[in-house]
Amino acid sequence: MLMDIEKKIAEAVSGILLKETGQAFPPGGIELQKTRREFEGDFTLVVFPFVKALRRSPEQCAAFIGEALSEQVEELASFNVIKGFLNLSLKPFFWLGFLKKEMNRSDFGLQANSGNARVVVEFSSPNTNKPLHLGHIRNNLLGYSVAKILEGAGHKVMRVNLVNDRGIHICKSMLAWMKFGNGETPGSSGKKGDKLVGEYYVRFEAELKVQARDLVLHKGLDEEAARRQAPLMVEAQELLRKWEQKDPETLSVWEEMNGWVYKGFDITYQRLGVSFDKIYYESDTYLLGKELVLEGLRNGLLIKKEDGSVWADLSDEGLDEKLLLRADGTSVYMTQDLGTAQLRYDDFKPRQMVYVVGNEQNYHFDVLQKVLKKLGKPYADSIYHLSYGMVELPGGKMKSREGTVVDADDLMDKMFETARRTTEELGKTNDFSAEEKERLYHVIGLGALKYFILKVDPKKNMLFNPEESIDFNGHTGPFIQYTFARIRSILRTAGPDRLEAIDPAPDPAQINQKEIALLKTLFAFPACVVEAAEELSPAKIANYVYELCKEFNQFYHDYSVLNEPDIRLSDFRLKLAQLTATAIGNGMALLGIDVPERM
RNA sequence: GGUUCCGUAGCUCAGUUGGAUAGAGCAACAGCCUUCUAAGCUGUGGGUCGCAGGUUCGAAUCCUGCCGGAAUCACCA
Repeated sequence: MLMDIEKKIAEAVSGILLKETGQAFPPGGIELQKTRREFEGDFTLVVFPFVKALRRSPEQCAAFIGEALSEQVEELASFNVIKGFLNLSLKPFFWLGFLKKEMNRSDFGLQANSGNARVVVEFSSPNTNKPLHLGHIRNNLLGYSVAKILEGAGHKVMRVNLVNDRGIHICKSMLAWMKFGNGETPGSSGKKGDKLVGEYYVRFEAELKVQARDLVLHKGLDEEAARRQAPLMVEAQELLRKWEQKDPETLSVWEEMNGWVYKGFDITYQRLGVSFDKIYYESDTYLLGKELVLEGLRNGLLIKKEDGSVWADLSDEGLDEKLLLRADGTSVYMTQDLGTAQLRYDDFKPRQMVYVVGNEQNYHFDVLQKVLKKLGKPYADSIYHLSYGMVELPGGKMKSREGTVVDADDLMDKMFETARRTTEELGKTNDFSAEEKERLYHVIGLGALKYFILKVDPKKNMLFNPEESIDFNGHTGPFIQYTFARIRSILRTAGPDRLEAIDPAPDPAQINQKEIALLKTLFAFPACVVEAAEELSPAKIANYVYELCKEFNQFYHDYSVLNEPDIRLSDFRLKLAQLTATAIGNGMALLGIDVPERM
């Protein structure tokens, strides 16, 4: 996204080229980039694309365009040419104007709400048979941040959560509880509800393993068959049937246990700082989609096999045939997802439907989209699978069977504890009340965790080493929070009265390179937000904010804001610091990370 | 085996609609606090951008092949 001044330059270049060569170079195609640090200038025009049309050497082209631009663009102070690169420097006046325009906006960098078309972001979507773990944390943080970023770019967003509250895996934990639970409840044992239910799921698998091994040993079955035929599994299947037939007793156990899980999840969600606008339950939606499929069949878009099963033929799309209804007329997972897509479309009429789901389901979403397209659904193209990579441990994938799963609550506790230890060692907040301290540790601990996860490109697998834990120095959340707190300290000292009264008017000649560099970085923030929204990439924001903080810390190190004797300079720096704090705060908010006043 | 994604410094990651001498952090080493918060700043060392071709004035970035890793390819969800 080009900001005004960049657009202006691009248009001027376009005009110059048209006049000189008679050829049209549309402004949109003219590439203006940030000048690299080691060269003098603010923006750089690469002139290689025009050398043929201009019929002179790259250096001459650059000089020619530079001359012409100087006459047309009043903001331009000077230019220099290195090889085929035209480096343009803007007048300090321009940067000062930018500061004055934005400095008092608390929503700096965020776009005003545009239009009514909504974006639906689905994320989290947990199973109700296990507590949340590190993988879910990545999912939740990504989803929540993407929603924030979309809002920041001016979209209306609905956050939805589709809870997987039914199915054979739920029946497993129910059955284990019914058999071995002795009426244990979160109240009776003091366990968190999701943890308690998770224990019975594990218990089921353990008992099943024993039974299956027995069948392998004594009946000579292979492992798969043994698992399927083991009495516990048969019972679980039976329980699922009873659930589907709405057996009152089964439903009541199901409701009770799910209720425990939801209470547990609520605590975890709240600590993690995520929330939803709407929660769907699979028990309400799992029968959807069948009508859609039958309609497609009537319209000749799908095929029916001799046994009565219904399929989508995707062979012309490079995929196989895909089953949508079994011979007995029952649904499969895909059928259900077709139905929920339709439901979501009917509910919100969104312009885009984003699904935050791990990359192990890439194929599934590919098929989902292609089937919807085949069915002629207009919203097929608005489906976007935000596919993210797995979180791996040093020993490889997390495996519940090997007990290497990193529990979400435990991890957060660990982060809070590290934050407490580090903060106490530094001893800067000894005057805080116990409550303030507690809040600070949460802000810092969560900041470290969230930033660690969000700074990585979503689609990449990432490594998490619980032993080394997460750093609080360098390219981290706390580093950014610290920078913010430092600025806030300055602004507090200056006081709101002075801050509000300032109309910065420094001698342009006295504005130094660090200040210009900081202004340039700030200038890039709004475009960064728009870009992050287009790419659905919190990592973009995360890396930008880090860049900004580094820039500020250099400035902070070299120059004093409040002790600057020249009051006009001091005022200018104060507003510069203020805008920086706003950008940091807004950027971190887009990541779902809080920033502390002091730390 | 088919498909998709990934491979950048010892480690974790940026940089990819093609642009200048490939950047940060961690780790190692050396400096900087009587001055707005040292969770900071500065410096040193560290790279055949998996490999080989190709396209181009120009390739970490695009194309092809190969190597390595991950995911997926169920009348499971």
